[in-house]
This record gives sequence, structure tokens and C-alpha cells, in this order.
Amino acid sequence: MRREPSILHLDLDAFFAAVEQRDKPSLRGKPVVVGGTGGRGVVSTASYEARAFGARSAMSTVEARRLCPAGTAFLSPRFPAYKKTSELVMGLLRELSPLVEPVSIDEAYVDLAAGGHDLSVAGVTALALRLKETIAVATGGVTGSVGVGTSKSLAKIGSELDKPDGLTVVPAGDELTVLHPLPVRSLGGVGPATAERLAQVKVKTVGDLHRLSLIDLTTLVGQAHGTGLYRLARADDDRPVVTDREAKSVSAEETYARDLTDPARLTLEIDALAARVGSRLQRSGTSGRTVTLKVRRYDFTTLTRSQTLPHPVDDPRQIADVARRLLGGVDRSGGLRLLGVGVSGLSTFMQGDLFAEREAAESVDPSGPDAPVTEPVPVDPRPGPAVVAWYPGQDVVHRELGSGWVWGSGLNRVTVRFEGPRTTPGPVRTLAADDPDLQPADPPVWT
DNA sequence: TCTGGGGTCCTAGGACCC
DNA sequence: TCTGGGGTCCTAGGACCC
Repeated sequence: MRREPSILHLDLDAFFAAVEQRDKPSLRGKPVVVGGTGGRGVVSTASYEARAFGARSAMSTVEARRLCPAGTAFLSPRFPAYKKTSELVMGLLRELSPLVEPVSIDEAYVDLAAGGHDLSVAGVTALALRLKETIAVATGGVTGSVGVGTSKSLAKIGSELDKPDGLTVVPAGDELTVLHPLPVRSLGGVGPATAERLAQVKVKTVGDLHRLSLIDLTTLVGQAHGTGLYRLARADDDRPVVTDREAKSVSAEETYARDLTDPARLTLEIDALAARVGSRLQRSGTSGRTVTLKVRRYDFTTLTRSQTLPHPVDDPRQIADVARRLLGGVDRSGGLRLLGVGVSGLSTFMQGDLFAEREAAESVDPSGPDAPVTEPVPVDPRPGPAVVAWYPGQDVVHRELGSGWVWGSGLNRVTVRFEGPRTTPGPVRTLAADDPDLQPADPPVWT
């Protein structure tokens, strides 16, 4: 918590719907719902006119259609238009301060202290009013709600208090007065589950929360969450405004109009999702070691399966290979309504390793330097009860054996470590690339 | 014709290492 | 040989946010 209200939070009002109303004047003043328009679509954004009829974000579009009157516009999102407007607004924020943290396409924090502004209440109020006006003019009528406070959480709560097109400045010293009457749901990180748990011990407002001891709170909602809420209830928040956060994962998923059962179709869809993820990874110059498959079944039960590889991947084919194999281990009976493919454990470097990897593949691949490096080559490191699936240039992929595990690593040598019950002595067996024991063996049985 | 898509962070257990 | 604690990695799931 700072001694002056120097953090500003901007939240653009009903952003997607506002851009649509700006671009299509006939929609102004009318209910507009932006989101999936198919049978399984949900609402992304409802204009304030549509909210008056009960339409809400995350509601199924079918439900919104039931609530809204004839003449309501139901539109599919036009992300490029939103992105363009968002970038315009973020640019205006960067004129205020070099420290701007975009939270999403329609939301950002600004550290006014880094911009050399008058940080008095009158000063930041005037600044915020000017900003709102500038945004409305530059965007052609998109409005935003602004909060200014001594911390991120207070700024964010401020922008929520007066919507749409509002402004709330919380002066230093007023934090608890503002905070305590609010429902606990106002705090970031308190969703339906946490609110329910708190309600069971008669905690409804932030003031109620303030009365809980740290021990009671962490027992109730967990260590990290508990300490976080304990501090937020005391306006104790020193999180800095961070300009660029590196992405930690990249994923793509799709809910299908009809549940999928056909294996060929499933493979096709996995390939398409992997292609989307791979191309985004390649465009951003990253790759990741963990591939995750997400599946939602006909009955909405959702599960994930993941595998961490020895090396980062960004190639759609490799991603798809892993995802397809993971799908093989999932019960598909009854049909799947959603598939998702993701890559996490991202790393930026890669470049320096390319040469070494190619060299490793060449020195080790019996079929020559131009052989594709993505096809697994089964090998059998004899003696021992092991069958290993070996990817040239990618080290070794571990496989479960009858009674133990095998794991490989190293660039141009294959390390096989036997764990668990085994019949051969020695914890580690290292095979050089030209070891005669590295012989093609029976294809491994993929699950 | 209930329930999207893109993310982040946390927890918990097992394996493994020191 | 027994006991044990701490740290890290991996997997799966859940809560939450916009």
C-alpha cells in the first residue's frame, strides 16, 4: 500500500459490445450480445441494454436469447477489431506512464508514480477525467471505468464501484472504510467456491473477513489463498505494476457442435488444434516441454492428460503425436464434446541448441543425416528387460516396462536407468551412440 | 439446445535426490 | 541399518479471472 493513490486501473465498459455499437450505429442504444452463436455458444459480453434484460457474460447464448427481446443483436466476436481498439487505448495509457500492465484485452493497470504526475487526490482525479475523455474520443465512443488507489486491489475495486463510465479515487487512509462494507466476492481471487466456504463461517463482507485470524483463514481456504486474503482484507497489497509478463503456456481448444466419436475425426481435430498451438509457438519464438491434452466428455466431465518430453517442442506434428497418444489412454465411449491441446513449460532460448541437436541426430541416427527426426525408432538396449522408444535427436522417451521404468537423457548418448524391481544389477546403464546394444527392436506398444 | 476459450496459480501425492 | 527432512520434478485436478 502506497502513501498516495498512484495506481490506476482501467476497465473498458462492455468492451466487445461497445466496439460493435461504435462500428454499427444502428446498434447504439439497443441490446447487443457478443459471443458464440451456435447451439453451444456462451455470451462473451452483453451491452448494458442487454444486461437490463438479464443477459450476462458466461451465460449460454440460448439462455440470453430467451431473456432478450426481439431486435436484440446476437453477434459473433470480431477479435481483430477489438484488438485494434485495445492497442489504441493501451497506447494512450503508455503516454501517462512507462509502467502499464495490460491484464486482458479490455483492462490495464498504470503506475502513475512512474509518470511524474501530481498524486494528490485532486491531481489524479483530474488526470483520470482527462484520460476517460481522451479514450472516448480516440475510440469513437468506447467508455471506460477508472479506479485510482494506493494499491492494485484498491484501484481495481475502485473501477468496479462506479460502472459504466465511472471514476472512483480512494484516498490514502480511506482504504478500510471503502473495503470493509463490500462483499467478499469483490476481492480478486474470491469466486463461488471460496465465497461459499466463507459464508459457512458467517463471513460475508470484507469486514467480516478482517475478523478472522490468519490461522483460521489458511485452515479454511489453504495456505497461499488464506495469506493472500488476510492481507487483502487489510489493504496490505504491494504488488508492483509489471509491464511484460512472459506467457507460461499456449493452448487451443474447441467445443464441437455435436459430440465426437469417430476416431478418424478425433485425429483430424487433434491435428488441427496442434497446428494452431504450434504456429502460435513458432510465431512467438517459444517452445515447451509439456504437452497437455484436455478432454470434455458428453456428460461434461473434464480431464487432462500430460506428458513432459526431454526437449521443448513447437512443431505441430510432434505436438499432435503426443496428444494423440495421450488420447489413446482416455475413455471415449459416449462421445467427446471438447478437445484441447496445450504446451507449457515454455522456454525462449532453443536457438543455441539447434546445432547441437542436429549434430546429435546425425551422429546417432543410423538412417543418415537427412532422416526426419520426429519418427520414433524403437531400440532394445540389451542386456536387460528394457524396450525403449528412441527419438533420434530427441534423446529417449521413457516407457513403462513389465516391471520397471526406463528413462533416457543426453544428447548423443542414451542413458537408461532402471528403476523399481529389475533383474539386471547397477542403477544406471549408459550406452554410447554407437553401442552395438542399440539395435532396432519390436515396435513399442503405445497406449 | 444448459454450461466458450484463453489463461494463471495452487495443491497434493509420488518419485527422486541429497 | 534406521529414520527423516527438504527440495525439485511430474501429473492431475480445481479455483479463479477476463
